[in-house]
Amino acid sequence: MTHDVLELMVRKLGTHAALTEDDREALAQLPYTVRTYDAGTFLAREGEAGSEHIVLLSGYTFRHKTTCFGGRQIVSMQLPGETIACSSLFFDVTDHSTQALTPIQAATISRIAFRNLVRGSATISHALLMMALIEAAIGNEWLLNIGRREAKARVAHFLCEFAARVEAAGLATGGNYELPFTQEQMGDVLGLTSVHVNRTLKALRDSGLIEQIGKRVTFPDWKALARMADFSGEYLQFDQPRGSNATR
Amino acid sequence: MTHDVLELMVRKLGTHAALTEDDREALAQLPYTVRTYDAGTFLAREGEAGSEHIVLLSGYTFRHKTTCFGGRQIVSMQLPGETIACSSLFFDVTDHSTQALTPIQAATISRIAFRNLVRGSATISHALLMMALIEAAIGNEWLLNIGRREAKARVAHFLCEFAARVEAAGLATGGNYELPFTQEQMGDVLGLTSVHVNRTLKALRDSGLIEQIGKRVTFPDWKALARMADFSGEYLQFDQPRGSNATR
DNA sequence: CGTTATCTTGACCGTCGTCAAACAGGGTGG
DNA sequence: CCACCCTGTTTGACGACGGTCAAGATAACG
Repeated sequence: MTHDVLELMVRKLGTHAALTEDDREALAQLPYTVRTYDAGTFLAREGEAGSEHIVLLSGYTFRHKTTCFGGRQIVSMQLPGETIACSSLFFDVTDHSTQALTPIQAATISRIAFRNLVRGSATISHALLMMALIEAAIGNEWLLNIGRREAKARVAHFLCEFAARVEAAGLATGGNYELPFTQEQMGDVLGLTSVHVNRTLKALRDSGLIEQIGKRVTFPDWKALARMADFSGEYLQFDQPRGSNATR
Repeated sequence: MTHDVLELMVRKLGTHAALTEDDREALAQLPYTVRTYDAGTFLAREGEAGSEHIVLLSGYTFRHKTTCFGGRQIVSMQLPGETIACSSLFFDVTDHSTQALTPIQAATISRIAFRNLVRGSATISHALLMMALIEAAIGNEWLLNIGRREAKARVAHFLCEFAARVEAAGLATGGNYELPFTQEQMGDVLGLTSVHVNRTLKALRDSGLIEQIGKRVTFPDWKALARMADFSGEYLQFDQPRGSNATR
């Protein structure tokens, strides 16, 4: 069991760069502790000093920022295997908060140890760079979504992206999955109010583009939904074969 | 002169990681060509294959994405010394377009050569990682800005950020600088229409928070502006001393 | 079974988008 | 040097999308 925990991280890194044997060994020997957290737990707070390295093992987390007037904006979300605290690993002060969306399990790795490892390995640095670039690409798509799509397409786009990521992570099949967000949280992702998210979901249901039973969502016609959402999953970079960018 | 061109890039990388002598030498020996481009020139187009590595030497560029309905969202902008094409350097297909905002000068470096260099050097990978993390932090602030601030604060925040970045790059002093954007471009940054940007700028002028003469902008009361914009430049990470993150 | 969070809906209102027209400035060519 | 054009700015009238406020209905949880 002990091995399996970090194996998830190693596999993820290996997706983005061709790890050497030394890399794998060093990663496997990192000391870590595993903990569970309730939904809503803060794993980092805006303004705090940088944190340890944390890898999500199960469940979902999200990062958010707030305005001085209390408005909250969720800026990203993490799936199992992803790094919870990459920027706070390298910066002295964290510019966003991180919270558990669902009950989660996470491994904490010493900040210093992991940092030194990254500093010393071109492949691991490179893998982190690729992960940062993909996260940035998702952030860019979110900017487009919030800035230039009206509510219906915006909500639909979010549902498409979440479905695509969940499915790619092997956490759901056939477009049937559990949506772990409250409508208020979706509003905070999409720059809308919870009331308007509610109305928009109803409109999507009425159009027959989505079906909801409790928290479960299904898409009767994925193509129609993707078309109205202007969704194309290319920016998620799922089709990058292992190490392709490093070796070609 | 030949040396000075890449020196800008080397200095920039050196800000984020402690480069070794080998790194510096390898960087200095990269073959490159320098070109000038008119304002508006596309340096990369959404959907194209990945490009060469391009470093901006003077002027400004921006990246943008579009919806299938023609809406355009600018997702980032670059100042001299910054990399124009980092993600397209590593991905097979570019998910955004890059355009010159002003007339620019840029150095083009072989994709393969630069990639191999990055792959082989932990410090250079690390420096690129830090740059990607900072760009992501800016993107996150933009998400907050577009998603959760009303037009007046949103425009003001953008003006503050641009001023801070320009000043940090040593391109202006005393809060007096030229704003290279048309109002339509500002709208595309901020998720607004050009008409509303115009009205909002007028409101800021009427409040005495900004002064405009042609394209020149000044801030009679920076603190008041920053307060109403909810702006704090911390996310820009200017205060990171050279290599501090790598060595501490 | 009671308490609390979340969802749902309606009425109303404000911010911002749309459409359109006039105006200013900079470059080009006669 | 002036007419012309093109791009960008400015302003007004109007309307729509989405926010606000509030209340009731469901669902989640101890």
